[in-house]
Amino acid sequence: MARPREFDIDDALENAMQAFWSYGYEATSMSDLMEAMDLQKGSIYKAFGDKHSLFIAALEHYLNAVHEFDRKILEKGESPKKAIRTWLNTDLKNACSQSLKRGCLMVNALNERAYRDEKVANLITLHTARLSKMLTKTIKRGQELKEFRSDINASDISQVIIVSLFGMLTLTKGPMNKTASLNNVKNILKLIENK
Amino acid sequence: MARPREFDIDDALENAMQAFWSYGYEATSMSDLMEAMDLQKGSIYKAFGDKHSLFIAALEHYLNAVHEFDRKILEKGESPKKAIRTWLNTDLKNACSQSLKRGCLMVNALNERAYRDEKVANLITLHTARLSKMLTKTIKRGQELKEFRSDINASDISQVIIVSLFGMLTLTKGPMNKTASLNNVKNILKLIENK
DNA sequence: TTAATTATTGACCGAATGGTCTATAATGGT
DNA sequence: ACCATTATAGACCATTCGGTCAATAATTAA
Repeated sequence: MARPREFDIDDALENAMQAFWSYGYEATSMSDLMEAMDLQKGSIYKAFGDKHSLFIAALEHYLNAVHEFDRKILEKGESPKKAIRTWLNTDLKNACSQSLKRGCLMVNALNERAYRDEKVANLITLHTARLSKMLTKTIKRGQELKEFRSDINASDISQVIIVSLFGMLTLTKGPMNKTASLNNVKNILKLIENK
Repeated sequence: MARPREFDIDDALENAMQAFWSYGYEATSMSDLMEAMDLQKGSIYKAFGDKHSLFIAALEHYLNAVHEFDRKILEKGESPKKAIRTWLNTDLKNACSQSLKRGCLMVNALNERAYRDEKVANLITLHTARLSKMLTKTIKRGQELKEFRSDINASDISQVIIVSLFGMLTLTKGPMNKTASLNNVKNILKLIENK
């Protein structure tokens, strides 16, 4: 019918996401994106609209991937405690072994954009709620198995874990290294374990 | 000897800090700063050098104020547990009652700048270490008074608290409100208390 | 082969960016 | 009163920003 697109739109989105992840929304210019996506400006605008829409699409892309990853680990049949440990450790190992200390795109977007960008705020609120629900389930299972203490609500515990994870992901962009964050995970698990 | 400066340099710095706090480094333009500081561009450059130097000065100004605040609360003679509760609650109440959800300037700077700005990274590393030391002391006191559990190092507990605080300050820029964060503080304290 | 449709390219746009510089104003020492 | 010195004001600068558009290319249906 007409001339077909020459590039894979998912690859392009993935590349845009990597760029935004590395440098944030404002600091990633259209020329940065052109280079990262290996596309001319016109093609980007035709395929994705403006810079902001592209960012939203990239963030959604990221959140979906992260959610899939979280789900796979947290809903595994094995010990909830082991699942949570693996989940946290993997996240932090990933964050710490990047050559650029770029943390987590969601936490970055939360910091830079959420308070003045309704779409970003909504995406993050949704994702956080989804994660919280999943994590609460895992912790509830752990409480039933006597792996976790039961004098605090599963959902309250899950909040503490989420908050700690976000804090660690932030701190890995600065003074906190892999050793320190893994040590932290160990202690958080000790705090919530059943004695 | 020569024409004296017409403005108070500390007031100007305070105003610059407020602007950077609200919108971050990149998104605060020189014209924003001119308005916030009520100064012409020339005066700003003469007094502070360039935008980056001004940001560093503003961040130092903020960190000094925060440290003084932390010290006053954490080194108080009363119960360490109460001190930490008051400290966390005050921080979070402050963060949550601003009309703009702008979190904490240090956490913001950590997220936006630390990984590509050595001076910012150094300031934050120093401040975090200083806070960690102070908090560890307070917790050690609390352990001696049997307020806190002793099966985990005071310094390890302090790390968990710092990480949680950073996470909460980040989350208050998005989905987390005052009620939720105060509830979180309650649970964190319960996790570390002696039983 | 042609017509219709859509993709790609890169020149181009106004606005905003951080930063400089010159003319002028204000001060205190002599 | 004058001079040396520093502060202020704001015009000005090159560069970069996000975004648009017209010319050209590539495709399929007819």
